[in-house]
Amino acid sequence: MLYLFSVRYSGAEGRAVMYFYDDEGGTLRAVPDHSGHKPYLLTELPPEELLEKYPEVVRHPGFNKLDVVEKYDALSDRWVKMTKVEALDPLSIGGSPKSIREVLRGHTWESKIKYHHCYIYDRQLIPGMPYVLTNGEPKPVEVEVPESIRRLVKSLSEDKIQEEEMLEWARLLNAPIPKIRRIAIDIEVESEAFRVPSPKLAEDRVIAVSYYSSDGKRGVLLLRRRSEDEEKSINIPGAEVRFFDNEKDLLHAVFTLLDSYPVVLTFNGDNFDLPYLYSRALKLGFKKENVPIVWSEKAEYAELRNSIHIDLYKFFTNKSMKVYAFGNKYREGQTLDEIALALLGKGKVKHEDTIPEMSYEKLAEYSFRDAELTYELTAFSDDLVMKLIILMMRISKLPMEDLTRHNISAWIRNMFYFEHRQRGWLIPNPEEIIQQKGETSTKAIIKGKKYLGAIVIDPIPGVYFNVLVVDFASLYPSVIKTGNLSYETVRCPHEECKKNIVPGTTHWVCTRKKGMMSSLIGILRDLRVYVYKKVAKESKDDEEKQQYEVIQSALKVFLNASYGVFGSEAFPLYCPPVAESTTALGRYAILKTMRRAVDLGIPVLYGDTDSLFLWNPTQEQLEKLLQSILDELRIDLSIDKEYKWVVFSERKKNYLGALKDGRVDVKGLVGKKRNTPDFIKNLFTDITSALSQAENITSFEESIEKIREDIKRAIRLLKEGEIPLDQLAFNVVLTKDLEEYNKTTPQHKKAAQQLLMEYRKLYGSVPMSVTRGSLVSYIKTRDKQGVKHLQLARIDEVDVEKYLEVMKTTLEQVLDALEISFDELLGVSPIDEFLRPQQK
DNA sequence: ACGAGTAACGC
DNA sequence: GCGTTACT
Repeated sequence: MLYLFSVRYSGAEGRAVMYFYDDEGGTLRAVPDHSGHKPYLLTELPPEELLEKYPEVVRHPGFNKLDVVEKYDALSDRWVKMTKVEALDPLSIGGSPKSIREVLRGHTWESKIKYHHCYIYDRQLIPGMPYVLTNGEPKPVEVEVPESIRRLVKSLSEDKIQEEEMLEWARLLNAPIPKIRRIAIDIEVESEAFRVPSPKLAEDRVIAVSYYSSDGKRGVLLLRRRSEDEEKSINIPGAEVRFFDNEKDLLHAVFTLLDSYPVVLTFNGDNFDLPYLYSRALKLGFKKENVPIVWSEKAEYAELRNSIHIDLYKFFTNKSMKVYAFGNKYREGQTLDEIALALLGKGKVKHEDTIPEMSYEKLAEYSFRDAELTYELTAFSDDLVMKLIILMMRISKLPMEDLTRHNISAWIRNMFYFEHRQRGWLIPNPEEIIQQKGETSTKAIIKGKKYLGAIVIDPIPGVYFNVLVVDFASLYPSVIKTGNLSYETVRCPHEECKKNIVPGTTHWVCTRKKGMMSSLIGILRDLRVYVYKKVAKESKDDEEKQQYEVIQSALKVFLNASYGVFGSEAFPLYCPPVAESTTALGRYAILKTMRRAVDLGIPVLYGDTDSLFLWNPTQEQLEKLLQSILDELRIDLSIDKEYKWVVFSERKKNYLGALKDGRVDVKGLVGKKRNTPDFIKNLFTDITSALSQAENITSFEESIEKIREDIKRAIRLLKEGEIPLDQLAFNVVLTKDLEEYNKTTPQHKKAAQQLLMEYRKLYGSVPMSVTRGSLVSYIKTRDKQGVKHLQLARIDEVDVEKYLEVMKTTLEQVLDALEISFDELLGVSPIDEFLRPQQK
């Protein structure tokens, strides 16, 4: 079968070219689009007026023709006549200052036509979906939806139309996912130490290129630079090593490889590997047509002429991917080493020599590992990431190159735009939404925020046994669905709807029409919660089970961001009242549930946004609560967690609990935060795990003796200087570049500056980058600065006193709540004992 | 270039 | 009291 992966505009052919992946041959097929569909803009100016006011439009060399079309304007709830201005190619429509869009500025509706996507939309071809070619025309492959899913869909939908809509989504999600033949590439260049090679100038030789493919082609291409003796001993397990006398031949071999795979994977290939190969090749005298890389300085990404290039650096630094798909397992997600260690448990090859100094063998090993890791990032868990990409292409309707390079707001934007075009709706201009629906009616608690957010209920401090946590599964998508929230339905133009107020706001919601966002997000939510999670759990077939798992997690990525985008100015359907109404309905739901629980006699200990902590409810009380909330709010409340015990302090978002299955759950406490020194973090973990053994109040007492010993030992080691420096380091991320800290000088900035200064002294230049996103490790010291970068500090400079204080405040977060005094715990306070002589 | 709310700490 | 970070 053929799977649509991408569509590009070909200037040479004057039309779009569709790229299909043929899963039988494992090849990419370019199919020219002969449908006659052209990119277009819409304007409310009637044709005569347009011709009169903007005669240059029809004289534009890219102009094709004018048409009148009927479109639904959701903001005014009317069908309107629009003039469709068609162009011969995407470039004449948007982008350049001389484009038709610029000429018509202020009149265009479809202001975001970019690249080629309009071709796909009008043809209703969906990226990632299977097709067959009939006389060169792609026809969708019929997708069978299993009976079990059909039944679930039927039971969920309110009417026939909605059932059909849901089934359409089910076909999209259930369509087969191809195994993708692909190759990962990594290059090394001969640059001097501490100089970042420029991909534009490409001054240094390419000395190694590694590749690692899905069909077993794996190896390293090396440039011969010194005596041949070294060559004989090279053995890299799993890799074929080839030497080239001449760089040009090496590049030629690389280009042949690139050309023979439908998908090429790199890590940072957009900014380094591919532009470098491109510039280097031209520099060595290659003709452009013999280089399969398409690149220019202002290009957004490096494209390959005959394949799809995925830059995994861009994909894995995408916040949604980090947070939702991988549970935030890696933090900055900046380096291949870090991401690979987190997801694969294997990092880059460590090395001491610089790249040009390395032996052939070391260089090959180092480079090959990079290619291997790059490939493995897409291959682990049975090609999980490739499958996720295909599914998210289908949901967002974005081609593979675009999906992997853009953030969630672009995915959701594209999903909604597609829906507009499908239904014959106009895509509203951002300014019009703001103009008609701009205002908010609530006041945010946090300074600088636009509207009121979630509720956090004050915890009741103490230790509680048998605590049950109930939560709303995806609360915000649920209230968007049940509240009929959408940019066109909130503050709609109908007089009779103004009575239908969103509690806690001055907004009203349409009672006549179903909102697009509401219906789409509702369908995706129901499919995830009631269909795919369920069939994934019940499926006996491993492969099928995995596909359902991938589907539900792909849906999760979209649902989790579906509320946030409406509160973001960068989102073109930005609509503050929608975002504000969402949190308002969320607050309404949680407060209502809390009141109901109290009425039923269940003590509520704590709650945050979408969850409530209930103290020892009876089965009957619980069932009543869940049922009455489902009946009344039409949002299902379910049991999330069960604790043997939970400890609350007076602080919100701070608690410690032991789950029924024996795990400990620590939220928000400093002892868990990643900037806390490992030494304290480890001690904290020891204490919480000792506590987790406790089944009742008396066994708490027994744990305390062990805790006492742990703390005493830690203090002794600290005083004796036995704790290694790295265990004492605070680890804090620079969220801005150094120069931007102009209001204050935080400690991590100080430490970063010290390090840079030291390197300048040693090398005259700065070898590493200390920029936005870097993690800075520092030690608290006794000198005037009070802080030293980990790499510059000595063990005898450690400010033991400060560390004891940090230790105390950190541990007290747990001990306080248990009514254990840190000092008392230690009997004669070793801290005082230690501090006294020092203070004199 | 997805939201708001909370805590802690240094300046 | 504000700025910054990490967390929910």
